[in-house]
Amino acid sequence: MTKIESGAATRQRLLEAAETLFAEQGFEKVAVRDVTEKAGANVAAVNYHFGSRDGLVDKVIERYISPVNDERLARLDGLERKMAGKPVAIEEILEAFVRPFLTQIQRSELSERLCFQLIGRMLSDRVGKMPPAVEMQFQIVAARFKHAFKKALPEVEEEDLVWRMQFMAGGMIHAMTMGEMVQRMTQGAAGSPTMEKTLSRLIRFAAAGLRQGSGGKPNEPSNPSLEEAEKSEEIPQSEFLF
Amino acid sequence: MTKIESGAATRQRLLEAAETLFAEQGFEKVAVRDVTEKAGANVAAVNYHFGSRDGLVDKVIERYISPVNDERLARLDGLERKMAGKPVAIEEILEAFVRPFLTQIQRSELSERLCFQLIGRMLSDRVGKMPPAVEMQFQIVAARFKHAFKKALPEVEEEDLVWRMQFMAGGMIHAMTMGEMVQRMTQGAAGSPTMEKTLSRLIRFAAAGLRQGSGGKPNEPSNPSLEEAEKSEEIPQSEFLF
DNA sequence: GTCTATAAAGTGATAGAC
DNA sequence: GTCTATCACTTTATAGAC
Repeated sequence: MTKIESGAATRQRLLEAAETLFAEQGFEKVAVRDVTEKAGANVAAVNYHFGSRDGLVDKVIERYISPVNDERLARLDGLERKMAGKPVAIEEILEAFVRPFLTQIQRSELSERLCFQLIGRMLSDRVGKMPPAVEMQFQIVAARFKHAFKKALPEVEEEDLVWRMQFMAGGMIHAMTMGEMVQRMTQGAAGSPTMEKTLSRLIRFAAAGLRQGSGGKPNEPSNPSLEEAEKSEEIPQSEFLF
Repeated sequence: MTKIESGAATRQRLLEAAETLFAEQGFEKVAVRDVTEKAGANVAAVNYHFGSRDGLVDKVIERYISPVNDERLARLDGLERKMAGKPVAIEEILEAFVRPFLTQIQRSELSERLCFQLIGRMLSDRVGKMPPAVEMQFQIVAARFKHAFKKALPEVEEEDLVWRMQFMAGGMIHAMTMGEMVQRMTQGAAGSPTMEKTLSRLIRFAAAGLRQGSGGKPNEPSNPSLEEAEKSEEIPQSEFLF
């Protein structure tokens, strides 16, 4: 009993210790010994359970990012099914893109603050170093969301759209990394309702930026009578959107 | 001659080597030995010229960021003088905020790509670890630009405004960090005109996001008849805006 | 699955000769 | 101002006992 449970429990404790330390100090600075010590495990435990330090880092990233990307795709699926070929509203696409991070934060054992910081670090420090499976997920997410935005904003040139999506993603990442600071900057008082408010602020900001220059009313795509639900998907060569 | 020149030249070579390596690998990963080796200097040179590894990091940051913040403030000064108490257009405030980075990139010996990456890393990896002088500069910049935006957008609540400014800054930082990737993503062909185009895309995106919800015509502040050029400046307790 | 012991390489920093 | 030599650690990773 102790043996079997301890095996799984040690792995779990290592992951949780690593998450906290990575959130606080970044992925580069934390030593394997720091993790094992905090987890109350032996120095060799990381290498036994994850093969190497990098293996541990990859697992931590995967545990945090994969569910987010899954939920993003599921939400977008739902929206597109609901609209039955008609463009999805920009605000709804944005919510499908960003809210999964809040879900992950609630699911996480980490405090809201640390969780934001951890995800922020993943998205800014680990560009180009994501585990292969996650890398592939991101490419699918980028392609699917670009497709959705394109449909909602048919008059925006592709290159413009890609940049606007990047600005949006940057705002999101920065808000996660700096969220705590910004909160201290404005009122000090915080809590969970703040998170919802920040999400809606981000969505409104990005929606305006994405839509900028387009005609049409705020919530209606400017060319709703566009029917080509499943044309040839473009071949995504290499797309990134965090 | 060789002696005196070599003294200054070594310092310079160390800084330039460090800039390249930090841009490529990040501030944490580069060893003092890597820097001295690349600079063709002795292992002890960093400690002699900069006191410690941290001293070198601080100098690199200072050399890159201080001129940017100086130019930001000078540009904003110019705009406000020109408007003689009337609000400055949002697009102009944004340009004063972002363009100094392009100036710095032209001034730098580094390639455009590496320079972007270096600045991007400073702004995302080094939050809270800026050298004190630079930290103070950022607080002044944040306060001054907030003041300007507030004046241009009097109907936007302060807390809203602060978040929108953060989203804007995030978009900017992300664009710098990911610029190369995005360019490869869209066309491959790049060059200097691309930089100008990206700047104008960012400004248009952020302007729409900042202005969102406000009445008034695109370029006119909605309440231009507001005259209180120099009220009591608010006391900036602790503001951050990269 | 967990432990100790240890290898093998790397780290920042400095004393002291030149 | 530059150099060598070296200190005092810390790093990841592994072999082998339990």
